[in-house]
Amino acid sequence: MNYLNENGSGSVNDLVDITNSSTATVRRDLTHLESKGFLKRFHGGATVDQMEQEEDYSEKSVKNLSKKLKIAQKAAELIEDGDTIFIDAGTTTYEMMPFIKASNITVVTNSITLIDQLVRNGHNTHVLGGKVKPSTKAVVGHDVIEKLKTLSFDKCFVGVNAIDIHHGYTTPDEDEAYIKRTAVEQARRAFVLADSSKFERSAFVKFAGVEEAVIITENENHPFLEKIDDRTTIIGGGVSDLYSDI
Amino acid sequence: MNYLNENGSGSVNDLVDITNSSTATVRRDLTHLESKGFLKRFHGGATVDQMEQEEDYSEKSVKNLSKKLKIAQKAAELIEDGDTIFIDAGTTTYEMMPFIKASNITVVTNSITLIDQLVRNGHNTHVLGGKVKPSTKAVVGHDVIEKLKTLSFDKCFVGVNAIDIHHGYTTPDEDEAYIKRTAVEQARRAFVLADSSKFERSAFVKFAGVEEAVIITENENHPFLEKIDDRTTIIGGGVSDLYSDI
DNA sequence: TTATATATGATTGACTTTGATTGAATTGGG
DNA sequence: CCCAATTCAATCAAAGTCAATCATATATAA
Repeated sequence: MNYLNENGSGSVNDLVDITNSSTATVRRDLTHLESKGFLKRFHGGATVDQMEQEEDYSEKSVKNLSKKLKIAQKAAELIEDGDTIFIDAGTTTYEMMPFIKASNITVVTNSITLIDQLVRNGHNTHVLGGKVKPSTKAVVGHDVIEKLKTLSFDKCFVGVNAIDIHHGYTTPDEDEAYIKRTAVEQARRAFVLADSSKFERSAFVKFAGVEEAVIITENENHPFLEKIDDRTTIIGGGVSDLYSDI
Repeated sequence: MNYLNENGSGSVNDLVDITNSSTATVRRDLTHLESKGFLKRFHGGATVDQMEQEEDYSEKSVKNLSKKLKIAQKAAELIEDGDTIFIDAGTTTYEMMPFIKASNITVVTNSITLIDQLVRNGHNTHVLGGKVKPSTKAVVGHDVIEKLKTLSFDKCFVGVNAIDIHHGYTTPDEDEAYIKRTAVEQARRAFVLADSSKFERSAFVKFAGVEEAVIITENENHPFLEKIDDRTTIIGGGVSDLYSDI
Protein backbone atom coordinates (compact mmCIF):
# COMPACT_ATOMS: atom_id res chain seq x y z
CA MET A 1 0.00 0.00 0.00
CA ASN A 2 2.89 2.36 0.74
CA TYR A 3 4.34 1.67 -2.68
CA LEU A 4 0.99 2.08 -4.42
CA ASN A 5 0.21 5.29 -2.58
CA GLU A 6 3.56 6.73 -3.64
CA ASN A 7 3.41 5.59 -7.23
CA GLY A 8 -0.32 5.54 -7.89
CA SER A 9 -0.09 2.03 -9.27
CA GLY A 10 2.20 -0.96 -9.58
CA SER A 11 2.53 -4.27 -11.39
CA VAL A 12 2.32 -7.62 -9.67
CA ASN A 13 6.01 -8.17 -10.46
CA ASP A 14 6.97 -4.83 -8.87
CA LEU A 15 5.19 -5.86 -5.72
CA VAL A 16 6.79 -9.31 -5.74
CA ASP A 17 10.25 -7.70 -5.83
CA ILE A 18 9.43 -5.15 -3.16
CA THR A 19 7.88 -7.57 -0.72
CA ASN A 20 10.19 -10.52 -1.38
CA SER A 21 7.23 -12.82 -1.66
CA SER A 22 5.71 -14.95 -4.37
CA THR A 23 3.28 -13.89 -7.05
CA ALA A 24 0.69 -16.10 -5.39
CA THR A 25 0.90 -14.11 -2.16
CA VAL A 26 0.87 -10.79 -3.92
CA ARG A 27 -2.18 -11.79 -5.91
CA ARG A 28 -3.94 -13.04 -2.82
CA ASP A 29 -3.21 -9.84 -0.96
CA LEU A 30 -4.33 -7.72 -3.88
CA THR A 31 -7.58 -9.65 -4.07
CA HIS A 32 -8.13 -9.12 -0.37
CA LEU A 33 -7.23 -5.43 -0.39
CA GLU A 34 -9.49 -4.85 -3.35
CA SER A 35 -12.41 -6.50 -1.58
CA LYS A 36 -11.85 -4.03 1.25
CA GLY A 37 -11.83 -1.15 -1.21
CA PHE A 38 -8.22 -0.11 -0.70
CA LEU A 39 -7.23 -0.50 -4.31
CA LYS A 40 -8.49 -1.43 -7.74
CA ARG A 41 -6.88 -4.26 -9.65
CA PHE A 42 -6.23 -4.30 -13.36
CA HIS A 43 -4.73 -7.05 -15.51
CA GLY A 44 -1.10 -7.11 -14.41
CA GLY A 45 -1.27 -4.94 -11.30
CA ALA A 46 -3.31 -2.55 -9.20
CA THR A 47 -3.98 1.16 -8.65
CA VAL A 48 -5.12 3.24 -5.74
CA ASP A 49 -7.96 5.70 -6.29
CA GLN A 50 -6.14 8.96 -6.92
CA MET A 51 -8.64 10.95 -4.88
CA GLU A 52 -8.10 8.91 -1.77
CA GLN A 53 -4.44 8.32 -2.39
CA GLU A 54 -3.44 10.64 0.43
CA GLU A 55 -5.57 8.92 2.98
CA ASP A 56 -3.74 7.03 5.69
CA TYR A 57 -3.92 3.27 5.51
CA SER A 58 -4.65 2.80 9.19
CA GLU A 59 -7.27 5.51 9.08
CA LYS A 60 -9.09 3.75 6.33
CA SER A 61 -8.77 0.43 8.11
CA VAL A 62 -10.98 1.78 10.83
CA LYS A 63 -13.36 3.23 8.31
CA ASN A 64 -13.52 -0.05 6.49
CA LEU A 65 -14.84 -1.89 9.47
CA SER A 66 -17.81 0.41 9.48
CA LYS A 67 -21.25 -0.94 8.82
CA LYS A 68 -21.70 1.44 5.97
CA LEU A 69 -18.97 -0.09 3.84
CA LYS A 70 -20.14 -3.62 4.47
CA ILE A 71 -23.62 -2.66 3.37
CA ALA A 72 -22.32 -0.77 0.36
CA GLN A 73 -20.22 -3.73 -0.70
CA LYS A 74 -23.10 -6.16 -0.43
CA ALA A 75 -25.25 -3.83 -2.49
CA ALA A 76 -22.60 -3.38 -5.16
CA GLU A 77 -22.20 -7.14 -5.52
CA LEU A 78 -25.83 -7.42 -6.57
CA ILE A 79 -25.19 -5.43 -9.71
CA GLU A 80 -24.78 -7.72 -12.70
CA ASP A 81 -23.25 -7.21 -16.13
CA GLY A 82 -25.52 -5.25 -18.42
CA ASP A 83 -27.85 -4.02 -15.67
CA THR A 84 -29.64 -0.71 -15.89
CA ILE A 85 -29.83 0.66 -12.38
CA PHE A 86 -30.84 3.71 -10.38
CA ILE A 87 -28.61 4.82 -7.54
CA ASP A 88 -30.04 7.30 -5.08
CA ALA A 89 -28.09 10.23 -3.64
CA GLY A 90 -26.68 9.43 -0.22
CA THR A 91 -23.56 8.65 1.72
CA THR A 92 -24.09 4.90 1.85
CA THR A 93 -24.83 4.60 -1.85
CA TYR A 94 -21.70 6.66 -2.49
CA GLU A 95 -19.62 4.00 -0.78
CA MET A 96 -20.86 1.46 -3.30
CA MET A 97 -18.72 2.98 -6.03
CA PRO A 98 -15.40 1.17 -5.47
CA PHE A 99 -17.14 -2.17 -5.13
CA ILE A 100 -19.04 -2.15 -8.39
CA LYS A 101 -17.49 -4.89 -10.50
CA ALA A 102 -20.11 -5.37 -13.20
CA SER A 103 -19.37 -4.06 -16.65
CA ASN A 104 -21.58 -2.67 -19.36
CA ILE A 105 -23.98 -1.20 -16.85
CA THR A 106 -26.08 1.93 -17.25
CA VAL A 107 -26.44 4.01 -14.12
CA VAL A 108 -29.04 6.71 -13.58
CA THR A 109 -28.66 8.97 -10.57
CA ASN A 110 -29.84 12.24 -9.08
CA SER A 111 -26.59 12.68 -7.19
CA ILE A 112 -23.99 15.09 -8.51
CA THR A 113 -21.47 13.61 -6.11
CA LEU A 114 -21.79 10.13 -7.58
CA ILE A 115 -21.24 11.19 -11.15
CA ASP A 116 -17.51 11.79 -10.86
CA GLN A 117 -16.90 8.31 -9.57
CA LEU A 118 -19.23 6.67 -12.06
CA VAL A 119 -17.64 8.40 -15.02
CA ARG A 120 -14.13 7.72 -13.80
CA ASN A 121 -14.93 4.03 -13.56
CA GLY A 122 -16.15 4.05 -17.14
CA HIS A 123 -19.81 3.43 -16.47
CA ASN A 124 -22.47 4.72 -18.80
CA THR A 125 -23.88 7.50 -16.63
CA HIS A 126 -27.10 9.51 -16.83
CA VAL A 127 -28.08 12.35 -14.57
CA LEU A 128 -31.62 13.47 -13.83
CA GLY A 129 -32.24 17.17 -14.43
CA GLY A 130 -33.65 19.66 -11.96
CA LYS A 131 -32.76 21.91 -9.09
CA VAL A 132 -29.57 21.07 -7.24
CA LYS A 133 -30.09 20.96 -3.49
CA PRO A 134 -27.05 22.66 -1.98
CA SER A 135 -26.84 20.60 1.21
CA THR A 136 -26.60 17.20 -0.45
CA LYS A 137 -25.89 18.05 -4.07
CA ALA A 138 -28.85 15.89 -4.97
CA VAL A 139 -31.05 16.90 -7.87
CA VAL A 140 -34.67 17.32 -6.80
CA GLY A 141 -37.94 18.64 -8.18
CA HIS A 142 -40.88 17.78 -10.34
CA ASP A 143 -38.79 17.14 -13.44
CA VAL A 144 -36.88 14.40 -11.68
CA ILE A 145 -40.10 12.53 -10.93
CA GLU A 146 -41.49 13.05 -14.42
CA LYS A 147 -38.33 11.75 -16.02
CA LEU A 148 -38.08 8.81 -13.64
CA LYS A 149 -41.58 7.74 -14.59
CA THR A 150 -40.43 7.25 -18.17
CA LEU A 151 -37.56 4.97 -17.20
CA SER A 152 -37.38 1.42 -15.93
CA PHE A 153 -34.56 -0.20 -14.06
CA ASP A 154 -33.38 -3.73 -13.43
CA LYS A 155 -32.50 -2.70 -9.91
CA CYS A 156 -32.59 0.40 -7.78
CA PHE A 157 -30.57 1.23 -4.68
CA VAL A 158 -31.85 3.84 -2.25
CA GLY A 159 -30.83 5.04 1.17
CA VAL A 160 -33.30 5.40 4.02
CA ASN A 161 -33.56 7.21 7.33
CA ALA A 162 -35.85 4.91 9.24
CA ILE A 163 -37.65 1.59 8.88
CA ASP A 164 -40.72 0.55 10.81
CA ILE A 165 -43.27 -2.18 10.18
CA HIS A 166 -46.23 0.17 10.11
CA HIS A 167 -44.67 3.21 8.51
CA GLY A 168 -42.43 1.33 6.10
CA TYR A 169 -39.40 3.16 4.72
CA THR A 170 -39.34 6.80 5.72
CA THR A 171 -37.11 9.81 5.22
CA PRO A 172 -37.42 13.39 6.50
CA ASP A 173 -37.25 15.22 3.19
CA GLU A 174 -40.41 15.28 1.11
CA ASP A 175 -38.72 15.94 -2.23
CA GLU A 176 -36.31 13.11 -1.79
CA ALA A 177 -39.04 10.78 -0.58
CA TYR A 178 -40.93 11.27 -3.84
CA ILE A 179 -37.82 10.45 -5.79
CA LYS A 180 -37.14 7.30 -3.81
CA ARG A 181 -40.76 6.25 -4.14
CA THR A 182 -40.76 6.68 -7.89
CA ALA A 183 -37.43 4.91 -8.29
CA VAL A 184 -38.69 1.95 -6.29
CA GLU A 185 -41.83 1.81 -8.43
CA GLN A 186 -39.87 1.86 -11.66
CA ALA A 187 -37.44 -0.90 -10.71
CA ARG A 188 -37.96 -4.61 -11.18
CA ARG A 189 -36.18 -5.09 -7.88
CA ALA A 190 -35.61 -2.43 -5.24
CA PHE A 191 -32.94 -2.48 -2.54
CA VAL A 192 -32.85 -0.30 0.53
CA LEU A 193 -29.49 0.24 2.20
CA ALA A 194 -29.90 0.57 5.95
CA ASP A 195 -27.72 -0.14 8.95
CA SER A 196 -29.49 -1.53 12.01
CA SER A 197 -29.66 1.85 13.74
CA LYS A 198 -32.47 2.69 11.32
CA PHE A 199 -34.70 -0.15 12.50
CA GLU A 200 -37.90 0.43 14.45
CA ARG A 201 -37.84 4.14 13.88
CA SER A 202 -39.77 6.36 11.57
CA ALA A 203 -39.23 9.69 9.86
CA PHE A 204 -41.62 12.16 8.26
CA VAL A 205 -42.40 10.86 4.79
CA LYS A 206 -43.00 7.25 3.78
CA PHE A 207 -41.78 6.24 0.35
CA ALA A 208 -42.54 2.51 0.37
CA GLY A 209 -43.83 -0.32 2.53
CA VAL A 210 -41.31 -2.73 4.01
CA GLU A 211 -42.39 -5.46 1.59
CA GLU A 212 -41.72 -3.34 -1.49
CA ALA A 213 -37.95 -3.56 -1.26
CA VAL A 214 -35.14 -5.79 -0.09
CA ILE A 215 -33.29 -4.48 2.95
CA ILE A 216 -29.53 -4.69 2.78
CA THR A 217 -28.04 -4.44 6.24
CA GLU A 218 -24.93 -5.41 8.17
CA ASN A 219 -26.50 -7.57 10.89
CA GLU A 220 -28.79 -10.30 9.68
CA ASN A 221 -29.53 -11.40 13.23
CA HIS A 222 -31.11 -8.18 14.40
CA PRO A 223 -34.38 -8.88 16.28
CA PHE A 224 -36.29 -6.41 14.14
CA LEU A 225 -35.68 -8.47 11.05
CA GLU A 226 -37.45 -11.49 12.51
CA LYS A 227 -40.67 -9.56 12.63
CA ILE A 228 -40.61 -8.65 9.00
CA ASP A 229 -38.70 -11.56 7.55
CA ASP A 230 -40.85 -13.32 5.06
CA ARG A 231 -37.84 -15.10 3.56
CA THR A 232 -37.41 -12.51 0.86
CA THR A 233 -36.74 -9.14 2.34
CA ILE A 234 -33.39 -9.33 4.05
CA ILE A 235 -29.90 -9.69 2.84
CA GLY A 236 -27.52 -10.27 5.68
CA GLY A 237 -24.21 -12.13 5.68
CA GLY A 238 -24.15 -14.50 2.76
CA VAL A 239 -25.33 -12.21 0.07
CA SER A 240 -25.30 -14.46 -2.92
CA ASP A 241 -26.87 -17.43 -1.13
CA LEU A 242 -29.81 -15.48 0.12
CA TYR A 243 -30.24 -13.57 -3.07
CA SER A 244 -30.35 -16.70 -5.16
CA ASP A 245 -33.56 -17.63 -3.36
CA ILE A 246 -35.33 -14.43 -4.17
CA MET B 1 -5.12 9.86 -22.93
CA ASN B 2 -2.52 12.16 -21.36
CA TYR B 3 -1.02 12.79 -24.76
CA LEU B 4 -4.41 13.39 -26.37
CA ASN B 5 -5.52 15.72 -23.61
CA GLU B 6 -2.38 17.79 -24.02
CA ASN B 7 -2.38 17.87 -27.79
CA GLY B 8 -6.08 17.65 -28.58
CA SER B 9 -5.47 14.78 -30.99
CA GLY B 10 -2.86 12.30 -32.15
CA SER B 11 -2.16 9.83 -34.94
CA VAL B 12 -2.00 6.09 -34.41
CA ASN B 13 1.72 6.23 -35.19
CA ASP B 14 2.29 8.95 -32.59
CA LEU B 15 0.63 6.78 -30.01
CA VAL B 16 2.60 3.71 -31.09
CA ASP B 17 5.85 5.63 -30.53
CA ILE B 18 4.74 7.06 -27.21
CA THR B 19 3.48 3.82 -25.75
CA ASN B 20 6.11 1.51 -27.23
CA SER B 21 3.44 -0.87 -28.40
CA SER B 22 2.15 -2.13 -31.72
CA THR B 23 -0.40 -0.52 -33.98
CA ALA B 24 -2.71 -3.42 -33.22
CA THR B 25 -2.69 -2.64 -29.52
CA VAL B 26 -3.11 1.07 -30.06
CA ARG B 27 -6.06 0.49 -32.37
CA ARG B 28 -7.65 -1.92 -29.94
CA ASP B 29 -7.25 0.54 -27.09
CA LEU B 30 -8.62 3.40 -29.17
CA THR B 31 -11.66 1.32 -30.06
CA HIS B 32 -12.21 0.54 -26.41
CA LEU B 33 -11.72 4.10 -25.20
CA GLU B 34 -14.03 5.40 -27.88
CA SER B 35 -16.75 2.98 -26.79
CA LYS B 36 -16.40 4.40 -23.29
CA GLY B 37 -16.72 7.92 -24.68
CA PHE B 38 -13.28 9.15 -23.71
CA LEU B 39 -12.22 10.02 -27.23
CA LYS B 40 -13.38 10.17 -30.82
CA ARG B 41 -11.53 8.29 -33.57
CA PHE B 42 -10.87 9.52 -37.06
CA HIS B 43 -9.07 7.81 -39.94
CA GLY B 44 -5.46 7.72 -38.81
CA GLY B 45 -5.86 8.75 -35.19
CA ALA B 46 -8.13 10.08 -32.47
CA THR B 47 -9.19 13.30 -30.75
CA VAL B 48 -10.54 14.17 -27.37
CA ASP B 49 -13.65 16.17 -28.08
CA GLN B 50 -12.86 19.14 -25.97
CA MET B 51 -15.23 22.04 -25.80
CA GLU B 52 -12.46 24.44 -26.49
CA GLN B 53 -9.19 23.64 -28.13
CA GLU B 54 -6.53 23.43 -25.47
CA GLU B 55 -3.56 25.45 -26.49
CA ASP B 56 -0.06 24.08 -26.87
CA TYR B 57 1.33 22.88 -23.59
CA SER B 58 4.46 25.02 -23.78
CA GLU B 59 2.35 28.01 -24.68
CA LYS B 60 -0.13 27.36 -21.92
CA SER B 61 1.62 29.77 -19.59
CA VAL B 62 0.59 32.49 -17.24
CA LYS B 63 0.02 34.70 -20.23
CA ASN B 64 -2.61 32.50 -21.83
CA LEU B 65 -4.22 31.67 -18.58
CA SER B 66 -4.68 35.33 -17.92
CA LYS B 67 -6.30 35.75 -21.35
CA LYS B 68 -8.86 33.21 -20.34
CA LEU B 69 -9.28 34.81 -16.94
CA LYS B 70 -9.73 38.27 -18.44
CA ILE B 71 -12.46 36.97 -20.68
CA ALA B 72 -14.08 35.05 -17.87
CA GLN B 73 -14.03 38.10 -15.62
CA LYS B 74 -15.61 40.31 -18.25
CA ALA B 75 -18.31 37.76 -18.81
CA ALA B 76 -19.01 37.35 -15.11
CA GLU B 77 -19.37 41.09 -14.68
CA LEU B 78 -22.28 41.10 -17.11
CA ILE B 79 -24.37 39.04 -14.78
CA GLU B 80 -26.77 41.23 -12.82
CA ASP B 81 -28.67 40.66 -9.63
CA GLY B 82 -31.70 38.49 -10.15
CA ASP B 83 -30.67 37.23 -13.59
CA THR B 84 -31.62 33.82 -14.85
CA ILE B 85 -28.73 32.58 -16.94
CA PHE B 86 -27.42 29.55 -18.80
CA ILE B 87 -23.75 28.69 -18.54
CA ASP B 88 -22.33 26.24 -21.02
CA ALA B 89 -19.85 23.50 -20.16
CA GLY B 90 -16.28 24.55 -20.94
CA THR B 91 -12.97 25.59 -19.49
CA THR B 92 -13.43 29.33 -20.05
CA THR B 93 -16.92 29.41 -18.62
CA TYR B 94 -15.57 27.52 -15.63
CA GLU B 95 -13.20 30.37 -14.94
CA MET B 96 -16.16 32.72 -14.60
CA MET B 97 -17.12 31.20 -11.29
CA PRO B 98 -14.93 33.20 -8.91
CA PHE B 99 -15.84 36.45 -10.63
CA ILE B 100 -19.59 36.19 -10.36
CA LYS B 101 -20.58 38.94 -7.97
CA ALA B 102 -24.33 39.15 -8.61
CA SER B 103 -26.70 37.77 -6.05
CA ASN B 104 -30.10 36.15 -6.31
CA ILE B 105 -29.26 34.62 -9.65
CA THR B 106 -30.55 31.36 -11.07
CA VAL B 107 -28.04 29.39 -13.09
CA VAL B 108 -28.85 26.55 -15.46
CA THR B 109 -26.00 24.45 -16.79
CA ASN B 110 -25.20 21.16 -18.50
CA SER B 111 -21.77 20.98 -16.89
CA ILE B 112 -21.26 18.69 -13.92
CA THR B 113 -17.96 20.43 -13.26
CA LEU B 114 -19.59 23.82 -12.82
CA ILE B 115 -22.18 22.66 -10.34
CA ASP B 116 -19.79 22.25 -7.44
CA GLN B 117 -18.60 25.82 -7.76
CA LEU B 118 -22.07 27.22 -8.28
CA VAL B 119 -23.50 25.47 -5.27
CA ARG B 120 -20.53 26.38 -3.11
CA ASN B 121 -21.00 30.04 -4.00
CA GLY B 122 -24.62 29.83 -2.95
CA HIS B 123 -26.22 30.27 -6.35
CA ASN B 124 -29.57 28.75 -7.17
CA THR B 125 -28.41 25.99 -9.48
CA HIS B 126 -30.26 23.78 -11.96
CA VAL B 127 -28.76 20.96 -13.96
CA LEU B 128 -30.05 19.63 -17.25
CA GLY B 129 -30.66 15.89 -17.31
CA GLY B 130 -29.23 13.40 -19.78
CA LYS B 131 -26.23 11.29 -20.59
CA VAL B 132 -22.96 12.40 -19.04
CA LYS B 133 -20.16 12.58 -21.58
CA PRO B 134 -17.06 11.16 -19.93
CA SER B 135 -14.47 13.33 -21.67
CA THR B 136 -15.92 16.68 -20.64
CA LYS B 137 -18.43 15.75 -17.96
CA ALA B 138 -21.00 17.71 -19.92
CA VAL B 139 -24.56 16.47 -20.07
CA VAL B 140 -25.70 15.84 -23.63
CA GLY B 141 -28.60 14.28 -25.48
CA HIS B 142 -32.10 14.88 -26.70
CA ASP B 143 -33.54 15.54 -23.25
CA VAL B 144 -31.17 18.45 -22.77
CA ILE B 145 -32.48 20.15 -25.89
CA GLU B 146 -36.11 19.45 -25.06
CA LYS B 147 -35.75 20.85 -21.57
CA LEU B 148 -33.82 23.90 -22.80
CA LYS B 149 -36.64 24.73 -25.18
CA THR B 150 -39.01 25.13 -22.24
CA LEU B 151 -36.75 27.62 -20.49
CA SER B 152 -35.83 31.21 -21.13
CA PHE B 153 -32.83 33.07 -19.93
CA ASP B 154 -31.88 36.67 -19.40
CA LYS B 155 -28.41 35.83 -20.62
CA CYS B 156 -26.48 32.83 -21.79
CA PHE B 157 -22.73 32.26 -21.86
CA VAL B 158 -21.24 29.69 -24.19
CA GLY B 159 -17.74 28.69 -25.24
CA VAL B 160 -16.73 28.29 -28.86
CA ASN B 161 -14.01 26.59 -30.88
CA ALA B 162 -13.86 28.82 -33.89
CA ILE B 163 -15.40 32.00 -35.24
CA ASP B 164 -15.60 32.93 -38.90
CA ILE B 165 -17.76 35.46 -40.72
CA HIS B 166 -19.30 32.94 -43.09
CA HIS B 167 -19.52 29.92 -40.80
CA GLY B 168 -20.40 31.86 -37.66
CA TYR B 169 -19.72 30.15 -34.34
CA THR B 170 -18.60 26.56 -34.77
CA THR B 171 -17.56 23.66 -32.56
CA PRO B 172 -16.44 20.12 -33.45
CA ASP B 173 -18.99 18.17 -31.46
CA GLU B 174 -22.48 17.88 -32.90
CA ASP B 175 -24.27 17.13 -29.61
CA GLU B 176 -22.75 20.10 -27.90
CA ALA B 177 -23.39 22.35 -30.88
CA TYR B 178 -27.14 21.66 -30.62
CA ILE B 179 -27.07 22.56 -26.96
CA LYS B 180 -25.26 25.83 -27.59
CA ARG B 181 -27.62 26.66 -30.43
CA THR B 182 -30.70 26.08 -28.32
CA ALA B 183 -29.28 28.00 -25.37
CA VAL B 184 -28.54 30.96 -27.62
CA GLU B 185 -32.07 30.83 -29.03
CA GLN B 186 -33.66 30.77 -25.60
CA ALA B 187 -31.71 33.70 -24.20
CA ARG B 188 -32.66 37.35 -24.49
CA ARG B 189 -28.98 38.06 -24.89
CA ALA B 190 -26.27 35.56 -25.79
CA PHE B 191 -22.55 35.88 -25.11
CA VAL B 192 -19.79 33.86 -26.69
CA LEU B 193 -16.49 33.62 -24.82
CA ALA B 194 -13.57 33.43 -27.25
CA ASP B 195 -9.94 34.43 -27.13
CA SER B 196 -8.52 35.83 -30.35
CA SER B 197 -6.92 32.51 -31.36
CA LYS B 198 -10.43 31.37 -32.29
CA PHE B 199 -10.92 34.10 -34.87
CA GLU B 200 -11.05 33.37 -38.60
CA ARG B 201 -11.18 29.67 -38.10
CA SER B 202 -14.01 27.22 -38.36
CA ALA B 203 -14.92 23.85 -36.88
CA PHE B 204 -17.41 21.21 -37.93
CA VAL B 205 -20.81 22.31 -36.66
CA LYS B 206 -22.25 25.83 -36.69
CA PHE B 207 -24.46 26.77 -33.78
CA ALA B 208 -25.13 30.43 -34.51
CA GLY B 209 -24.28 33.25 -36.88
CA VAL B 210 -21.82 35.90 -35.69
CA GLU B 211 -24.61 38.44 -35.30
CA GLU B 212 -26.63 36.25 -32.97
CA ALA B 213 -24.35 36.68 -29.99
CA VAL B 214 -21.97 39.13 -28.40
CA ILE B 215 -18.33 38.10 -28.54
CA ILE B 216 -16.39 38.53 -25.33
CA THR B 217 -12.67 38.53 -26.02
CA GLU B 218 -9.41 39.78 -24.56
CA ASN B 219 -8.19 41.95 -27.43
CA GLU B 220 -10.64 44.51 -28.72
CA ASN B 221 -8.20 45.70 -31.39
CA HIS B 222 -7.89 42.42 -33.24
CA PRO B 223 -8.25 43.00 -37.01
CA PHE B 224 -10.91 40.32 -37.31
CA LEU B 225 -13.25 42.29 -35.11
CA GLU B 226 -13.25 45.25 -37.48
CA LYS B 227 -14.83 43.14 -40.17
CA ILE B 228 -17.74 42.10 -38.07
CA ASP B 229 -18.08 45.07 -35.76
CA ASP B 230 -21.48 46.61 -36.24
CA ARG B 231 -21.16 48.52 -32.97
CA THR B 232 -22.96 45.85 -31.00
CA THR B 233 -21.18 42.60 -31.22
CA ILE B 234 -17.89 43.03 -29.43
CA ILE B 235 -16.97 43.51 -25.86
CA GLY B 236 -13.31 44.36 -25.52
CA GLY B 237 -11.59 46.37 -22.85
CA GLY B 238 -14.15 48.62 -21.27
CA VAL B 239 -16.84 46.09 -20.68
CA SER B 240 -19.51 48.12 -19.07
CA ASP B 241 -19.19 51.09 -21.46
CA LEU B 242 -19.71 49.04 -24.56
CA TYR B 243 -22.39 46.93 -23.04
CA SER B 244 -24.41 49.94 -21.97
CA ASP B 245 -24.91 50.76 -25.67
CA ILE B 246 -26.39 47.42 -26.54
C1' DT C 1 2.92 -30.68 23.44
C1' DT C 2 -0.86 -31.27 20.34
C1' DA C 3 -4.37 -29.77 17.39
C1' DT C 4 -6.26 -26.11 14.88
C1' DA C 5 -6.14 -22.29 12.03
C1' DT C 6 -3.76 -19.33 8.91
C1' DA C 7 -0.25 -17.96 5.50
C1' DT C 8 2.91 -19.18 1.94
C1' DG C 9 4.83 -20.67 -2.55
C1' DA C 10 4.92 -23.96 -6.54
C1' DT C 11 2.17 -25.81 -10.11
C1' DT C 12 -1.55 -26.12 -13.21
C1' DG C 13 -4.80 -25.11 -16.87
C1' DA C 14 -7.76 -21.26 -18.19
C1' DC C 15 -8.02 -16.75 -19.58
C1' DT C 16 -6.27 -12.17 -21.39
C1' DT C 17 -3.30 -9.31 -23.85
C1' DT C 18 -0.17 -8.63 -27.38
C1' DG C 19 1.92 -8.08 -32.03
C1' DA C 20 2.50 -9.94 -36.87
C1' DT C 21 -0.06 -10.89 -40.86
C1' DT C 22 -3.74 -10.65 -43.95
C1' DG C 23 -7.14 -8.86 -47.09
C1' DA C 24 -10.72 -5.17 -47.08
C1' DA C 25 -11.78 -0.23 -46.72
C1' DT C 26 -10.51 4.60 -46.97
C1' DT C 27 -7.90 8.40 -48.62
C1' DG C 28 -5.78 11.71 -51.68
C1' DG C 29 -3.07 12.65 -55.93
C1' DG C 30 -3.04 12.32 -60.83
C1' DC D 1 -12.46 8.20 -61.90
C1' DC D 2 -8.85 5.26 -60.92
C1' DC D 3 -4.64 3.88 -58.59
C1' DA D 4 -1.18 3.64 -55.06
C1' DA D 5 -0.52 4.38 -50.39
C1' DT D 6 -2.20 4.23 -46.10
C1' DT D 7 -5.20 2.69 -42.51
C1' DC D 8 -8.37 -0.54 -40.95
C1' DA D 9 -10.59 -4.85 -38.48
C1' DA D 10 -10.11 -9.71 -38.13
C1' DT D 11 -7.40 -13.62 -37.21
C1' DC D 12 -3.97 -16.35 -34.93
C1' DA D 13 -0.14 -17.84 -32.20
C1' DA D 14 2.91 -16.52 -28.47
C1' DA D 15 3.63 -14.36 -24.21
C1' DG D 16 1.90 -12.90 -20.04
C1' DT D 17 -1.36 -13.09 -16.22
C1' DC D 18 -4.93 -15.21 -13.63
C1' DA D 19 -7.51 -18.09 -9.86
C1' DA D 20 -7.59 -22.61 -7.96
C1' DT D 21 -5.33 -26.32 -5.86
C1' DC D 22 -2.19 -28.51 -2.98
C1' DA D 23 1.55 -29.45 0.20
C1' DT D 24 4.35 -27.17 3.42
C1' DA D 25 5.46 -23.83 6.95
C1' DT D 26 4.22 -20.78 10.62
C1' DA D 27 1.38 -18.98 14.17
C1' DT D 28 -2.23 -19.53 17.96
C1' DA D 29 -4.89 -21.94 21.57
C1' DA D 30 -5.97 -25.47 24.57
